[in-house]
Order: sequence, then C-alpha cells, then structure tokens
Amino acid sequence: MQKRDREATRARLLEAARLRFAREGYDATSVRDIARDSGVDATLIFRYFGSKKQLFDLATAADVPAGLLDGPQEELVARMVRTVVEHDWTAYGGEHPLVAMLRSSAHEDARRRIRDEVCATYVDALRDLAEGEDAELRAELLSAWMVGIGILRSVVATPALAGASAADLDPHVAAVATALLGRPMSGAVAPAGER
Amino acid sequence: MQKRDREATRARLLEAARLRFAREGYDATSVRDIARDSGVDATLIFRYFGSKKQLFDLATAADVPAGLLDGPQEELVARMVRTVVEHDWTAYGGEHPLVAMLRSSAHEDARRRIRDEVCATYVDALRDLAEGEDAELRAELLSAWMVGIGILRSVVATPALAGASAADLDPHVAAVATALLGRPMSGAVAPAGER
DNA sequence: TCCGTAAGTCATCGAACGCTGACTTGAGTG
DNA sequence: CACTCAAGTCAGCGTTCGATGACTTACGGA
Repeated sequence: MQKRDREATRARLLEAARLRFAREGYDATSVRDIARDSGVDATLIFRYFGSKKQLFDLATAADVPAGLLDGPQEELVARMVRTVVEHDWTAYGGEHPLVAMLRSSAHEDARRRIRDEVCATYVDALRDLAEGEDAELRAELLSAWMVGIGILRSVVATPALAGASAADLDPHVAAVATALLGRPMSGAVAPAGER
Repeated sequence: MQKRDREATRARLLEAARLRFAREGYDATSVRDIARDSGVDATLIFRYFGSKKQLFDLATAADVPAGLLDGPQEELVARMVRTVVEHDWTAYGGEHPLVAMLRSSAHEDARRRIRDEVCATYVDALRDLAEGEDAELRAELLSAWMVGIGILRSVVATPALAGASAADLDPHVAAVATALLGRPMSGAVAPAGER
C-alpha cells in the first residue's frame, strides 16, 4: 500500500466534499474546508477535479438506492418513504441528498439537477401507478410530500417527525398514498419472504 | 419631497435585501449586491442595520397572511395551501418566505427560525384539528406536505405543480387532509357570503 | 544506486468579502 | 447668508475566496 495514492486521496476529497456540500451548501463550503477534512493540500482539488464547481457536480451526483423500483407496486410509496427515513445517508450528512442539495438551490444548475432527479426517480414511477385524469399532478403531490417529510425531519427538525421511525409513519403513508393515487396502497414494506 | 430620505432609503435596502436573500440565500448575497439593487452605497447597510446578519434577520422576519386562522375549521388546510400557491410573495422572489429561507438553512439560526415559524403557524393550528392518538405527528406530516408543495412548485419547478392553480389542487387537498386528520376536510375555500 | 515521474506542498496571485472611519454634500433653520 | 447636522460617499482595512505555477518529496524500474 502506497502512502501516496492518487485514487485514495481523490476518493477522500470526494467524500469530504460530499459531506461539506450536503451539510453547508455550495457557497458556505470552501475548498480549504474540504482539503482540511481530507488532510491534504487544497491545491489538489484543482489538480484532480478542475474547479470547485466540477467537484460539486461530482460530489452531488445522483445516488439512487438499488431496488427502489423492485417489489410489489402497492409498496412503492412505502419503499420511497423508507429511503428518506431509514436509508443510511451519513455520507451526505444524514440527509437525503436531494434535501441536502436544496441548500445550494440558489444556483440554477443545482435546481435543474434536483428537478431532473426528482422527476426521473420519483414522479415517473408514481405517475405510472396513479390512475385517472391528472396522474402527473398527483404523482408530483406525492413526491412533494416525501420531499417535505425529508425537510421537516432533518432540516427543520420538527419535534415528532425528527424522531419518527418508518414504522410510525406506515399507517399514514398508506392513508395518503391511497387517497392520492386512488388505489389501495400499503404503508409497510413486507419482508422478502412474505411476497 | 426630499431627495435624501432616510426612511425611504432604508425601506429600499430592506426590500432589495428581502428579494436577494430569498432568491439566492444568505451566503450568495453580498451587501454590495443589495446596495447596487437599491442604488445606494453599501456602507449605508451597516449604518442602518448594523450588520449583514441583522439585515438578514429583519428582511426574513415572519410575515403571516392575515386571516389564515379565521373561517371554518374544515377549510383550514385549504386556506394554508392557498397561502403557498396563490398568495402574492413577489417581495420574496415569488416563493413562500419559508421556502426561500431554506436556501439559508446551512445556518443554525435560520433553521431555528424556520422551525419556530412552521410550528407556530402551521403545526399548532393543525394539531388542534387532528383527532386521535398521534395528532402531533399527523399535523407535522400535513405541514410537510405543504412545505413540499411549495418547494416542488417554485424551487424544483416540477412540470405539473409549477403551473397548477389552487383550484386544481382542491380535490387532492380535501382527500389528503381528510385522510391524515381523520375528519372531513374541504379542499376549497368558500366565499365569505356562503358561510 | 540512480533517476524519472508523479504525488503532494508552498508561496502567492487578484478579486471579493464584511466592515470602519474620515470625508463631502445638501436640506432646513435662524 | 451662514451655520448645523444628518445623509450619503470614498478609500481602504484585514480577511478569505478560488485558482495558478514553481517547487519538493518519494516510489519504482533500470
């Protein structure tokens, strides 16, 4: 094992950048902060990534949990809520990356990336489930709920939601998803064996 | 009418600050930006407001629309959604101030202010409406939905929600509010004459 | 053992940041 | 007209920002 390991250093910088950008947003994060966290010199950021902006783009690139779209349709919303509430996002400061990226939403680039990912990952899948007239709108309203839950949980830290587990939310997930999609939805995710 | 009008200049600075802080967040806004927008010198900001931080606190101070809590209880959620969708927030860059303030959520101060206002204005009122066991959690879940709607509408600009009117949302507001609160809720706000 | 190459450091740049104190301007008063 | 005092300007403080290029260090093949 080398002491000087380009790839390892690059990876450490990327990891530190992910954490900083998620926690504090683009503007409040300096390249010196990231370098200090990684224990290396700040100039390596420019050597390896070109610019702060390019590092940001790389560090906040989408990272959709595998298996979100697998499994029973009636549990899709419950699975999505679980990626917000239970998934291990410690690499992003403990928040869903989309929620974290909202801190940088002053930049149109970041907004567009958020929009693309929200639509591609959540709205598109939900639209197929919604039946009836304005499926798109209802899919977006459900996506809005999950984004809002993520924000109130971690950013705003509202008392009950901050401490709620996915199981606490299950019955309400079922009620809202059923009401919005117009078809019976489950609030819990059944273990693989029971499928 | 004076050309040199302390109060008018102060008001212009405050207005420009409100717009900038809402649109771009605390860090991405410089006092020089605000001064340029107002057509005055940047140093007046320190003369009139003490510091950038104090100006921020003043500019983003809560501004709850009057009459939110008046009117029939079953229309409360519909009224809240209307403050997100229809209220004139042009002074805050066209977004609900809470949504705009999320751009500055890297600062604990701003987070605390958001939490206080969300709880005081929305969660508290909704908790009283919710019946049964976990009223607090359900009130927060409904608040989360409205916050999420505001974000997907203006920040993320998701296709259907960005162009939706309050009337478009009415049926879905009724469905979700009823499902979460466990009591019949109306999606529309009846004109005063019909009460 | 030597030496080329690549990893990592150092000094520093110009611009922009928030903020301060000394200065100039102009409206109102006697 | 002379004077006052507040409104507004200006130059610059010390700091930090993103970024650059010359330099030093150390690994690995010859």
